[in-house]
Amino acid sequence: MEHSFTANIKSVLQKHFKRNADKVFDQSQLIQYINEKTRSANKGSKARSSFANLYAIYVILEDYISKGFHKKGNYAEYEGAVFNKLFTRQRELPFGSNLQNHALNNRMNSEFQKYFPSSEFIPILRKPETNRYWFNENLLKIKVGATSFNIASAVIDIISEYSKTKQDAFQRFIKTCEELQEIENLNPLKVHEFILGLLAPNVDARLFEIVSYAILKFFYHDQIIIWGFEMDKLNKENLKLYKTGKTNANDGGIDFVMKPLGRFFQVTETLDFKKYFLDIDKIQKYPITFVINSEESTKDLIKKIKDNANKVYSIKAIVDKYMDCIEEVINIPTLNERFIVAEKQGCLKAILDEIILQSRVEFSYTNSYDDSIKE
DNA sequence: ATGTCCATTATATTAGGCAC
DNA sequence: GTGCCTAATATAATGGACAT
Repeated sequence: MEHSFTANIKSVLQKHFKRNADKVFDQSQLIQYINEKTRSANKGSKARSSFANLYAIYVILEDYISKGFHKKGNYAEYEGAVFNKLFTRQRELPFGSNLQNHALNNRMNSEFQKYFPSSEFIPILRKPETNRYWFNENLLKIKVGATSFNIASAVIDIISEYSKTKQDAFQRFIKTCEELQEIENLNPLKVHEFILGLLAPNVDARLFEIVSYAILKFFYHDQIIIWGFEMDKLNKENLKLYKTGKTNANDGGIDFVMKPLGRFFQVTETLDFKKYFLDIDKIQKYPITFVINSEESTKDLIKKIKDNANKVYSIKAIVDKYMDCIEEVINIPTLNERFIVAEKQGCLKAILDEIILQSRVEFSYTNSYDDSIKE
C-alpha cells in the first residue's frame, strides 16, 4: 500500500496530529483512499496522474473549512455548498482547467466504494433538488482513543502537497528558464551551459523535442535557399522550421516541417523506425530526418538502423529503400554543434525564449498557477 | 445541470515465443 | 526449463457529446 508519496502524507499527518499520526492514517479510510490516488506523485512526467477525484474532495473541504465547520459542530444544519462554486474552483486548481462534473457527481463516490466496499459512508453527499453538496463528516472525524480528530485541514494540506509535487519538476524548469532570461545579458555563459545540459539522453522526451526544435529553428533560420519557376525570376527564401503540434497530441505525426524544402523531422528515442516506414516494401515512402536522443556517433546510429532493417527485411533492395528514406540523422553531438553555430549568430536569447514559449504550450503552463493553490 | 455512454490515451498485467 | 523480451489484452483516468 505504501509508495513514495506516502511519506509526504505521513509527514503532513505528523504536523497535524503529532504522535497520533500513524493511528489517524490507519483509522481513516479517506486518508487511505487519498494515499491510493497519489501513487503517480513521484513518477515521471509520463505517468498518468489523478486529479479529478482528489479535487472534488478538496473543493468541498475547502468550503467546509472556510465556513469554520472543522471547529464548530453544526455542519448538519448547513445548507450545503453550491455546485457552480465547487465546479469553478476545481477548474482554478493546477491541472484542473478541463475538469468536468463527473468526480463531484459520482465518480469519487463510486471509486471510494470500490476501495472500501464495506464502508457504510458515502463520501460526497448531495441534494439534487437544490444542487447543494456536503462531505460526509463521519469520514472526517477520526477517533483515536477518547479523542476525536478532524482531518479536514490535513486532507487539504495533503492534496495541496500532491498538486505541488506534480507541478514541481516542470515549474522548476520554467522558473530556471525565466531567471536565466533575466540575467541573460549579464551571463550568456550560464545560459549556454543550461541549454547544453538539456541535451542529454536522460531528459524528458518532450523537453528534448522542444530543445532540439529551438536549436534547429535558429540554426536554419538564416540559411537562404534560392528557387524559382524561371531562371531570371528567382526567389530568395530563408529556411523555416515549424513545429506541427504538441508532442503528446502528435502521436504518429511528424514533429517538425521545414519550408520551403519540405523536409520532415521526427524526434525519437529509439532506433526502431518500423512504425515510420510501414509497408516500405510496397510503397514509396517520404524521406525523414531523425533527431535522435543519443550520444552515439551518427555512423554507429546509422549502422544500427541498418542492422535492424536487415533483420526485418533481409532483402537488400528493400533495406536500401528503407535507408534511402532516412534523409539525415541528427544526434546530440550534432545538436551541440548547431547550437554553437546558432549562438555565434547571436540567437542565444531567441533560443531560450523559444524553449520557454514551447514549454508553456506543451505543458499548459500559465503563471496563474502560482497563486491558485493554497500555500 | 446531470447521468450516461463512448473515445482516447496512458499504464499494468499477462501470455507467448525465443535463445540458451 | 529458465530467463528475458515483446505483443496482446485489460484496466484506469479522464475528455467529449448528448439527451433529458
